Amino acid sequence: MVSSQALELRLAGSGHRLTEPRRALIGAMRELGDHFTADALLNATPGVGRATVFRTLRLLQDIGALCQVMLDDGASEYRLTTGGHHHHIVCSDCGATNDFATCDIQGLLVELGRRTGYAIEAHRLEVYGRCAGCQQPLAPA
Amino acid sequence: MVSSQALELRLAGSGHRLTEPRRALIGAMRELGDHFTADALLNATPGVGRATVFRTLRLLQDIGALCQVMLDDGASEYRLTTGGHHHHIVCSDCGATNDFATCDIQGLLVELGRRTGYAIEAHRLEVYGRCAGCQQPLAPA
DNA sequence: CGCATAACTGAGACTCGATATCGTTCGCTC
DNA sequence: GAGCGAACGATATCGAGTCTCAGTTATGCG
Repeated sequence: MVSSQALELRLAGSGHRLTEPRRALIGAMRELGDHFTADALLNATPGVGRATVFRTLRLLQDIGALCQVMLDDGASEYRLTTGGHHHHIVCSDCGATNDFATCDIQGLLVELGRRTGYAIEAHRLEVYGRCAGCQQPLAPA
Repeated sequence: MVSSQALELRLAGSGHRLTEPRRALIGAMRELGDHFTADALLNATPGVGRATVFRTLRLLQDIGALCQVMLDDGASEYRLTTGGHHHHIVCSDCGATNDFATCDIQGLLVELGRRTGYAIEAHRLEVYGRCAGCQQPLAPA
């Protein structure tokens, strides 16, 4: 988990102000754990306006400190990240989310580009399954 | 492109009624081309109620005749499909969408499952780029 | 320090895709 | 052609996210 301080430095360092609402939001995000919805964040920061919450979410995404996770039902959650290209693996039971950076699909993408004639620029990959913890309780019939 | 008749048979065959609105929607979808938004479909079928449009979209998804394409900006479009597991490659210029079924990432998924302890159940992969047609006009500086 | 100012904020209206409700209608089977 | 349950349309509602704009505040400079 990224420290609040690191995030705040990152904000300041990229030419943004370090305001009280932003501090509160960063704190709340860390308390909410490794994934949270915009709504949960709204509820966790009662004094902060709706617009500010979404503005800050977008801002953190812009500086690469936050990413959006697409769930299997199409809903989306947010997640603090240390940045860089990565994908998500999400537990369909408890919602736990992990990043993985290994992106061994370059071969597939190149081949795909050759076959379709597309100049491939980006991709999005989300993986769903049941995490180690959620597999145990289901084992016995 | 799937024929309207095939779609209608598929509906009837899966225990659903073949109603006038559904026929209209299926026709409109085919006219709208290889990808369309819910809104375009609404506009293309003036006599059909809003709820029915979305109900039918969901119904067709349930029987595997329609899939949702996630665009790179997070918006989503619909697309008739012949079914089966596949992914999308979307032109970020003109929006043209193609399916591809080659899913050479099983190796990656297995390895990922081993490393994370997840029992992997599903995945979603969308690829973005510029299609052959859209690359030409941009070539000259 | 103290001030100027541009960045930021909050309240709330609004957008847009999608869903819920519910009384009415219509496909389908017999 | 009658019955009935699935499907329909109108409309209210939802939920995530955006926009506006007057008021506030962090920050850099003197």
